[in-house]
Amino acid sequence: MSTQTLLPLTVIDAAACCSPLTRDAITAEQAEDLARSLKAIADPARLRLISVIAASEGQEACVCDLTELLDVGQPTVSHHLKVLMDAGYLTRAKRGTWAYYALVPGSLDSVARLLVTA
Amino acid sequence: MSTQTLLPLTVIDAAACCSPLTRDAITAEQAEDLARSLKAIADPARLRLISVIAASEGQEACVCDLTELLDVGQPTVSHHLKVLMDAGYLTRAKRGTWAYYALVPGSLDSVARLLVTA
DNA sequence: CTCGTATATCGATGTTTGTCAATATTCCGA
DNA sequence: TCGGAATATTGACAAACATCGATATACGAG
Repeated sequence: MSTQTLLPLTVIDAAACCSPLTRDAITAEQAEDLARSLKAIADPARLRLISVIAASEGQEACVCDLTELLDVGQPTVSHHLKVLMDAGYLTRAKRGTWAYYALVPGSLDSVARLLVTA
Repeated sequence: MSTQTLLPLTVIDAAACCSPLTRDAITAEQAEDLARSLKAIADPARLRLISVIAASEGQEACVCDLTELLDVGQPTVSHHLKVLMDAGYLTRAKRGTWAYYALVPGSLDSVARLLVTA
């Protein structure tokens, strides 16, 4: 298991590595890292969360708005947001009672770049 | 549930839709489709399979070579290849006793394009 | 036709994961 | 200070999943 599971830079780190998926065969460790990044967004609820946040102005949204859009309970939304934060896609800013999640700029592009055929 | 789970064009279809993830909020159905495509590649073994196949000449590889590279059993390799085929990333060509899996051109790029920030 | 090889399928199993209900925590307003 | 609202955490549970062993299928060689 990789040691950087909980670090907020997982995605960026994965992109920092140089070999696109389709040029050379990747190592087992690289595969685990990329799989972790992909698994974090390979969920309908989390994709919708990312989408709503990314489409908001400032690429930032309040949890109170997000819970209304999804058809899952509030604890589940909170859980998904945590998964996306741990994977490095989102950051959280607490303003008063409200929590605002923002898209980490370039995080989606980093993982997308790894998939593109050279 | 979408009706196109088993069709070999799932990924291409997903890319044919026009809204990048980050421009407008995606629908629940779009999220399910994209999640299905991502889930298929969100696995270390499957990423290594794709990587080895894509790095081979003609972007094609024999199962006999793939089983040696992965550290899982032959039935597991066969299962992963089937998952990738059902998701539209690979095609299979049987030549004699051997089976050759090839990368569907553009399939990875299609899903990658959906993630890129507009 | 028979045997061995390559690949796929089946059934079972242990683990991961998405979800919820209940509860805890944090913060603002009265 | 007290109560309520917003969010996070915990524990539990069912469904999905990755893996394996055993077996089935398909094919070429002899």
